[in-house]
Amino acid sequence: MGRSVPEGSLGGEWQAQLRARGYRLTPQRQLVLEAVGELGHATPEEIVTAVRRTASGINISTVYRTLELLEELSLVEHTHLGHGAPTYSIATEDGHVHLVCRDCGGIEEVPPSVVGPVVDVLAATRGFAVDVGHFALFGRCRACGQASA
Amino acid sequence: MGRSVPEGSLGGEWQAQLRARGYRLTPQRQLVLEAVGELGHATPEEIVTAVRRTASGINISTVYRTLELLEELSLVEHTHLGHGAPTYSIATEDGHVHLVCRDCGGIEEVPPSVVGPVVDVLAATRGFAVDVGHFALFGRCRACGQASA
DNA sequence: TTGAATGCAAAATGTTTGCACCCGG
DNA sequence: CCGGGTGCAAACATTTTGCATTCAA
Repeated sequence: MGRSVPEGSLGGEWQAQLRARGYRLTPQRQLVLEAVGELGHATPEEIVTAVRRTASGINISTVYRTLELLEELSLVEHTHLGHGAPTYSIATEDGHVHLVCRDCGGIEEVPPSVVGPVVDVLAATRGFAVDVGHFALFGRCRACGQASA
Repeated sequence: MGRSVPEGSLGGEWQAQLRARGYRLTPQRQLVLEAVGELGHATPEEIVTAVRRTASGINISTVYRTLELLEELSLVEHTHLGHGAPTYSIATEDGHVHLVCRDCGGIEEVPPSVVGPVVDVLAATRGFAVDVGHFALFGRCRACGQASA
């Protein structure tokens, strides 16, 4: 559903960015980036599956190498949701905070502003600069909480 | 160094708890629990290494199975620090929040009260009950921040 | 005695690496 | 053309599982 990639961050910019850094523009890289945008929160395994629907034969190791590169270029970012493989999504200006439900495994996103107070406190008291984008909060979502009650 | 395990939570209670649930008390289980208490933030690999200093021959799969059991009994808890293996520590009443430095890999702990506002907001706006104990915040610690400046 | 627990080995997952071949620029 | 990129296979790292043996109760 919907567009593969947010206009603002990826509207053709990135191809130039690649070349400027001496990298090449390959179909695999395009397809991986598109897949990340379409899937959201996708593991490398899910990404390779999605890409294969278009271009059969792409290798999983290429996906890993590509994701590493795209992350270096700040085009994508990954989050550890606690179990298994990390998930990748399109990098956004201020990141997003993930809520992971321990029961249903569902993932919600909340705006980074929610954690603003914590970020401020930690900076002030500990000198610790929180990377909000690399954030995951575990707990129980509303639906599962009601179900168990 | 120091005591292996906090008095309050584990002063002999747990052996009875095990048996009450139909489980057996084995040397391996004692040793793993002690090791978790002594090490703090230990991976299964680190735990098996520590235990082997006392009882040579304990198997890594036993450690995994034991940790799973101890966690079920709420004697230990694990946290994903974002990279590699999860780390285990003695379960405490209100958990602890981990700060992981992306540069030096250091781990700090802060009291759960620091994230109280976030917990409240998410409960109110999303009905999401955050599990503070399963929390990890990434960023850059004071020392590394100064070093790179 | 008896079945829960362990040890061992093999399988399952997830990720990385070496190397020959391929292709974007 | 040329060197970066890909595919493939094998190595690695981590965790799980099947099964025979052992031992706590």
